[in-house]
Amino acid sequence: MTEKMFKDLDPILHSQLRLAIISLLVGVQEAEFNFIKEKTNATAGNLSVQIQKLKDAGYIQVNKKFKDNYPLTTCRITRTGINAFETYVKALQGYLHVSTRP
Amino acid sequence: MTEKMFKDLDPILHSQLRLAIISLLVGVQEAEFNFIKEKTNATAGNLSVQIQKLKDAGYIQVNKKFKDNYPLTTCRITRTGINAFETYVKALQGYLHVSTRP
DNA sequence: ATAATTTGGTTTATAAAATAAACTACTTTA
DNA sequence: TAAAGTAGTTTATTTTATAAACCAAATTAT
Repeated sequence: MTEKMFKDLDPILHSQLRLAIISLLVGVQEAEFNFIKEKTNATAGNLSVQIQKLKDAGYIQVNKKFKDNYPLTTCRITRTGINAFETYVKALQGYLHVSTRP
Repeated sequence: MTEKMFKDLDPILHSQLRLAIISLLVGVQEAEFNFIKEKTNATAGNLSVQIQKLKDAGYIQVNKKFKDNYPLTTCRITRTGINAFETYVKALQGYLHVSTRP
């Protein structure tokens, strides 16, 4: 049985902003909305929508609280999110390493 | 001057099917429509559209001729396309190699 | 001969995604 | 107390991706 050449890419992760968010979260314990916003150069509106999608997919946890009188949203990646990221990276490699393909 | 953490990903290439097409073409001299269709599992309609976009972007050359009485479309990647692919891969790596990021 | 099927696509219509603009709900400062 | 700032969310618009329908010609079956 022959291997599939191009594995499907998780559409949740195959998005520049969502991938950047997950990529950031993989490296840290937790990140604030504005930290992510600055690192990714996203607009607040776009970021809000994409965080919601990652949450709906179960890839991140979102915590809303108040800090110094202001609302504060923090995110952390879930085990599901980590697994999805790893799977995505492996799938993607099938598209990138052309010269080393059998 | 600090490096940008997440470089923009070329939207022409950040599409599963178009990336698969380019990935295929990088490895070969030339490929027929149906060869690409089979390798990528794309529908003919979708493939037709995405080939047109890659052509419009100057990433591939499209040649239409007849073979054994039937129309035959072949594609080959251009230098521009190769450069774009290499740039895309490098940019993408900034999103993937989390643990090795400074 | 001609009707049905197949080949090799393109075009058009629909669904989904990404993004920007506008808005909400406060808080702080002038 | 009015204006400006913080921290987001919601809605509307644009762009993409995809599927479905279509086209033109060739082949095969009747």
